[in-house]
Formats: sequence, C-alpha cells, structure tokens
Amino acid sequence: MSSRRTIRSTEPMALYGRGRVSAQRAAIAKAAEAMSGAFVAEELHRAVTSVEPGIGLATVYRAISAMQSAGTLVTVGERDGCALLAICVRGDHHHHLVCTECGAVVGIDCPIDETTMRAAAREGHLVTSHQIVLYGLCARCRARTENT
Amino acid sequence: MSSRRTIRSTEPMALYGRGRVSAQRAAIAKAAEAMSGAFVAEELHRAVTSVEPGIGLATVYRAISAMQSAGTLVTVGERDGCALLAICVRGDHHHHLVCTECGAVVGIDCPIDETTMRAAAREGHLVTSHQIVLYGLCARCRARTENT
DNA sequence: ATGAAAGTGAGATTGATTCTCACTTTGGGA
DNA sequence: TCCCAAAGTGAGAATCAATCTCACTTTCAT
Ligand SMILES: [Mn+2]
Ligand SMILES: [Mn+2]
Ligand SMILES: [Zn+2]
Ligand SMILES: [Zn+2]
Repeated sequence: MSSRRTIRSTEPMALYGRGRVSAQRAAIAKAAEAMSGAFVAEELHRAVTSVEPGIGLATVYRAISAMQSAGTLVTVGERDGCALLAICVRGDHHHHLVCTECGAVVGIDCPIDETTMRAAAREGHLVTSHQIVLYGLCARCRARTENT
Repeated sequence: MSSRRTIRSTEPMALYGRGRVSAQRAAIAKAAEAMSGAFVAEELHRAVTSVEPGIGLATVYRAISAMQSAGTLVTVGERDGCALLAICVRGDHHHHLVCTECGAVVGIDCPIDETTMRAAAREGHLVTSHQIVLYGLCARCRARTENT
C-alpha cells in the first residue's frame, strides 16, 4: 500500500471521447468528476459556475449530452422529476446502486442471469435489453446508520 | 379446460381501491383494461374520449394517480419522454417486460436474488429497493419475427 | 494564417404533468 | 328520502426540466 497510486481523475476532455476542446467543456467535465456521487443538471451547473462563472445552463446540458454519447456519463435514476446523472468509467456491463442517504453511486454486477433469460424464454419471450436501478445505503452510510 | 373460465376483467372501480364511483373514472378504468399492453396518458385519454367524449385530460391524469395509489396501475417504462403505464393486478413482487414491437407487458419474476444482495453486502452496501424494466419481444411477436 | 464546423450564452419554446377554481356529483348519515 | 361536506370534474393557466434559436465566438485541420 506504499507505491500503489489510486487514479483519481481522468483527463477532463476524455469524458467526451470525440469533440472539440472548449474551456467550458473542460470546466464542466472537471466539475462533474468533482461531484460526489449522483447529481442533476442544475447541480452540475451550479458547481461549474461557482468556479467558472458565465457558463450557461444550455451549455451544461449540451456537455451532458456529449458525455452521455461518449458513454462516460449515465443516467442512474431520477430525483424530483430530474434525471440523476453520474460519471461511469467502468467498461463492463453493470448497473448502479444509488445511496438514498448521500447520493453515492456504486457499481453493481448485473443480476440478470441465465435463470431470468431462461424463464422468459420458457414463456416464449425474448429479453433484448434491460434497465436496472438499485437504491439503498452505501457502505459508509450503512456503517454510520448502524446502531449497537 | 372445459369448465375453467378465464377472468378477463375486474370490476372497473376495483382498480381504484377506495374512492367514489364517478362515471368518468369507471369509463377510464374500462378503457385502461381494454388497452393492449403499455400506454401513455394521452393514449388512454384518446381511448376514453372515443367512447365517452368530454372527459378532460386532467381527469385522466387524476384517475391514473388514483390507480397508481391503489397499486393497480404501474409505470413500466418511458416512451418519448412520457411515462409508460400498464395495469398490473399480480400481487407478488415482480417486474415487467415491455415488448418493443407491440407494447405488450409481461410479468417477470424478480431477478434480484441472494447472490446480488450478498455481493452488495460484501462491499458493505445495503440494497433497500430497486427498479427493473426489461425490453424485448413477447411470445407472439417473437414467433412472428421468427424466420425459417 | 484561414475558414468551415463546432461550441456558446441568453432567451424563447416545448410539452408532459400539475394546479386553480368555479361548478357538479357522490354517498354516508339524519 | 333528503342534505351537504367531501370528492370529482373540465377548461385553461401554470410549472419547469429540457431543447431549440440565433447571432456570435472558438477551435483546429488544412
Ligand atoms: Mn458505473
Ligand atoms: Mn405486473
Ligand atoms: Zn451513502
Ligand atoms: Zn409483442
């Protein structure tokens, strides 16, 4: 645990995959990485403008779309009618657990296994895609809530 | 298979659980039961008004809320930014497969098993609730699509 | 360096859903 | 059967996250 260095942030523009490097998008990506857990567009906008004033809300939405297209930002749920977003750089197929206490997002292995696929197939159905969101408590909040 | 009679429809107002029996809500419940598979609010409104003109869209939305509160109507996904709804009278915990071809909704047993719960617990997390939507082809559409 | 394409900010717009409000209907008691 | 408070209704206004418009600026391949 001495020389192992945890990589904490990707090169900002990497979140967009392809596209031009504008100062605004760089700031937005940086702010998105700094967010702790899931966030909504408005929160990201507030975070960015608190550091780099003048960036418009529409620009944040455009950056969000770009990151979603690049696959580095995903919708992990919804809160008060707003899309809940989170950065996701994990490459394999998985889903997300959103902590209802602190908003932290945790990657979860896909629970759709052969059993489910086979059960559907038994009835004649074919599952081509799915969408899963888990809610609960992250390790930290669970420990904090633990009494006795 | 001679004396077994399939129950095709519930008493209309039963979908609301508690509440007053207005002609509008009865018509809306009837229309909801007649819908084949998933539908959005606007489609339900069109269906009702085609039989019982004059019923307002707001009334349909209120009926939808009432049925959702009663647990007989659930949101099974989303289509073009509109909530996808479907009647669900199955009592046990399950999820839904929405046919991307015809909109049919099929009940699916919950795939969140001990394995998933344990995997999350191993990391210290606690899963308290979840939301799952499956997309694919219903038996009929799958058979129809099948070539050779 | 040049310019066509991509990005931006401010404000207008969209559109599903909810709310307001005056009016009507319902149904449990009296 | 009658009364009336509560619940429901219709039309239109309001909400509000998200998208679009447009004139202007920035980026970057050539
Ligand atoms: Mn992830
Ligand atoms: Mn169901
Ligand atoms: Zn937490
Ligand atoms: Zn189908």
